[in-house]
Amino acid sequence: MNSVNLKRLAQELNLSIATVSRALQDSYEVSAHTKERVKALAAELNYEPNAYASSLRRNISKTIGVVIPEVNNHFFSLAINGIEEVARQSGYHVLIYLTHEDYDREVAITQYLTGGRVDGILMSVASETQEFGHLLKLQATKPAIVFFDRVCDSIATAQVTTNDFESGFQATEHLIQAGCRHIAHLLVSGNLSIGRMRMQGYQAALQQYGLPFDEALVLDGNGNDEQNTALITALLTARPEVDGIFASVERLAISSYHACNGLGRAIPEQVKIISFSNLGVAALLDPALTTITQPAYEIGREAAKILLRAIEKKKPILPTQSLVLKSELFERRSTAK
Amino acid sequence: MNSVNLKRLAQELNLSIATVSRALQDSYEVSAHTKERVKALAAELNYEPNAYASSLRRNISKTIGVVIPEVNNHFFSLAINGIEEVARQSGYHVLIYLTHEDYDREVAITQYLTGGRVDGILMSVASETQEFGHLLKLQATKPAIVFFDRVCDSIATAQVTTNDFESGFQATEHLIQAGCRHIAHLLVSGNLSIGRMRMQGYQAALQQYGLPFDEALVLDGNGNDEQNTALITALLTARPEVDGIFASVERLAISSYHACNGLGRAIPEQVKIISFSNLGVAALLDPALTTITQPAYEIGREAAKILLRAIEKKKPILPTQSLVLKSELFERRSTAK
DNA sequence: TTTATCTACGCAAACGTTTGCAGTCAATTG
DNA sequence: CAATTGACTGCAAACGTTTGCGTAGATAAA
Repeated sequence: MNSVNLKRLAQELNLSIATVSRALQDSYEVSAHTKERVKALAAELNYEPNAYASSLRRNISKTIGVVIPEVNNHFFSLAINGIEEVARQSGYHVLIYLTHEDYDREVAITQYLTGGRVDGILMSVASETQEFGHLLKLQATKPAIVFFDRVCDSIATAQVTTNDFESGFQATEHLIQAGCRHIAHLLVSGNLSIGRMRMQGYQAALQQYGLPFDEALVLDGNGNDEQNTALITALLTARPEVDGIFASVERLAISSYHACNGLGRAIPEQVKIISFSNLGVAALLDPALTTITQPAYEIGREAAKILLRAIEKKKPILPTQSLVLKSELFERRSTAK
Repeated sequence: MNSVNLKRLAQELNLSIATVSRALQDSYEVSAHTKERVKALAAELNYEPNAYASSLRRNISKTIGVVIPEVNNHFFSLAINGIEEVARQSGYHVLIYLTHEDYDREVAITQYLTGGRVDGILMSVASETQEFGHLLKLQATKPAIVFFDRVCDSIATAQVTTNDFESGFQATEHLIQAGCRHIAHLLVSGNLSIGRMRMQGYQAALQQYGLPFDEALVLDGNGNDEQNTALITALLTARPEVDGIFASVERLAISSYHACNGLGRAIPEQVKIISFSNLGVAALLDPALTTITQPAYEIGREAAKILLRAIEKKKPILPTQSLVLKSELFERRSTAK
């Protein structure tokens, strides 16, 4: 154990603990001379304040929690980058919790977080989550919450999202203009607002171009890639007329590639694919994948900024602080005519 | 602020704080009846112990810190998955710190961590790091440390690594057997042991097959993808005879693809590429990338297990607990004859 | 009965920090 | 000279939890 604490410094300098504490905080109540002495010794002994004592006393932890479904996903890892960047600049620490899309884990995690461990929370809801009681409970306690991407509308707070309806529309329209007439929609979060928005965009585009909406062409995936590939294979087999796939999540696009390869369906000649994705190597795939790319890094940054600003000003976060960023469509060979 | 604390519970139940605390810990000193009453009220009021008070008193934080260069990298994100998995099972929380391969950030982070914020640390050293004074300082304070992948040999503790020398040899041999005679080696951590091991494997293979070692064919990359692509392009232009690339890091393989595409060099006909990588879509690239794949998830799990075991038993971690896992070579079209 | 043992609970200190308040000493003012 | 001010510093409480020790009452043993 590290026993370099204020008491130790105070003893060695023949000062009181209070003065040492104030000196290290550059309080105006301490003479320049004393400050120097204190700081010199602190540096020499490599003093680092005990975070827990400080947090306990000040009721501030300088820590934020990030609750996300998974980290092995380009969207979330880029978002974490943005979050960590902002947090570090403001001297905040980042606790990471993964739900693995599992509702029970999400509940357990939010329960932990009511313990005052964090000053604020950035969260992207698990796809399985359908009830929000745990989030309401969480909000009832101290920490401020900002949702990003997978938001929860039942909680009155700020959200950072992208223009999902438009993007869903745009993606579908892109496939239609490339000649697709039987477009499947693969998603993973049908019960979350983000999933609904994209789905509505998909439906709106179909309607605008006079194509029927066929519920059987909507596939609900999960976190298991093998299962997803099997589901997609089954769909393509059952409905051989499918000539376009709009994937709402990166992993479903990958599974679609595998399914098409397995069935010998040529991309883009027989099936065109477009997907929400932050895959850096999308352009190097065979064929290069057309993507709707969300500004993941910026989303992380902006969400963290809103959160930290609220924490520092001790003001509640208002829904009016919500932000909607724009995704971008990158046309590549997987949707070529 | 959440004011449901032991005091509150004690008052409502007409018990002392001590008894309430003990009841919640299932202490044998409390009657079954009282335990029930306490737990019932705790559940009703959604009591969650204050983590900071508890940590301060017990000098245990139930938190580990993970210090890695970046998260937007399949190796590290898979490793985090493994770490988080093990930590969660044991009731530990995970603080994430990113160095962005920057030495100064690494120093600042290790300084934070001397403050007793964490019980243990899992670390993969930044490629820039050449001095280890900050790590020695860190080790002098409480927290246990386990290194994984990018290890530091100067610190006496356990490491979880892969068979890097063998893999470097194997990768190079694979290229030679595929017909390459002028093999470039791209790396990012030449001054770290991991980089040296792979490099030695590379050199050993060259020697065994009677090929000369040409220092000009060794390229030291960094964290900037555009710069790396430019460097590789320059190398391929200056040395048009290069017919094989052995990349020590995923991002350098990606940059190699871009460089080759830019120069119109055909993969694998003119240049064959093999890389250390955990890229899930390696098989879907154009052409599919031959990889040496490290068991990233297991590395994370094993490192976390060693760390947590040591923390729980309060025993120091010995270098003899180090683990070497095996990487696997996946042959794909990027190295086809 | 006395003594010992056991059960169930409370008192109070301790963890290391922050901070309101009070105090000391010297310098300044009336 | 007394009174006031201001610059520094110290005392001690507080944050919420854990835990060594003490104790009251009950039961068992002597």
